[in-house]
Amino acid sequence: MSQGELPAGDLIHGRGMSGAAISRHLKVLRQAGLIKQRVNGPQRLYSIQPDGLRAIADWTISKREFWETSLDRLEAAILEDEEQ
Amino acid sequence: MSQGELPAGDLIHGRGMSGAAISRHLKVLRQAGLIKQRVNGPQRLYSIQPDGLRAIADWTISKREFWETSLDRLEAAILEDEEQ
DNA sequence: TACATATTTAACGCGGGTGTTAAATATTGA
DNA sequence: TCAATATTTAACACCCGCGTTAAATATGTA
Repeated sequence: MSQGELPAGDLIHGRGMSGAAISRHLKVLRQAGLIKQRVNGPQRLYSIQPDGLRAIADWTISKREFWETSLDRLEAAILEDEEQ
Repeated sequence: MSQGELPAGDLIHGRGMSGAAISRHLKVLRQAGLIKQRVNGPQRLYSIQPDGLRAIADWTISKREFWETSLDRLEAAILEDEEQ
């Protein structure tokens, strides 16, 4: 789906899962604002909603400093512990 | 428990959970090699098993580079997307 | 030996996530 | 209007994590 619109059917085939299950996953993603649905005849075309993903990405990056300092502390604690 | 041995009873009180539940959590941690049990009379004294935690810490730190390059790529992708 | 205390185990229940099948719905074309 | 196709929804079931209560177990002491 990252390359553009895809009908739900394409997402179903070759995934070893029923259409119903896929459809519910898509519904969750849609409600979360991560994908967009467009109607084309009897098909539903799905595509990524960049804004939704960007929100996640922004949040993740905003935590970057937190992770890095956490890892720093962790590494320091290990070194200190090994000295004993 | 990070300050030393603690009898299971001390871990139960003030936690709004039954002793049985705590006991099972301790069991899982013990089986995972994260804590150590010592018998003292009718009590079981629990303490942290540094090696177990270190294994987790080492693993986490070993993933540091992965996370950082992932975040770099993510940030780059966002900037690129915003330019359009 | 029998009891009191500390802890664990057994049996059970609940809620959430996720799969299935069968029925419902939407849309297009004959 | 009816049938065919694409997709969704409803109803159900399963498994897992985690909590509870009640019974079992271990240990020290009278």
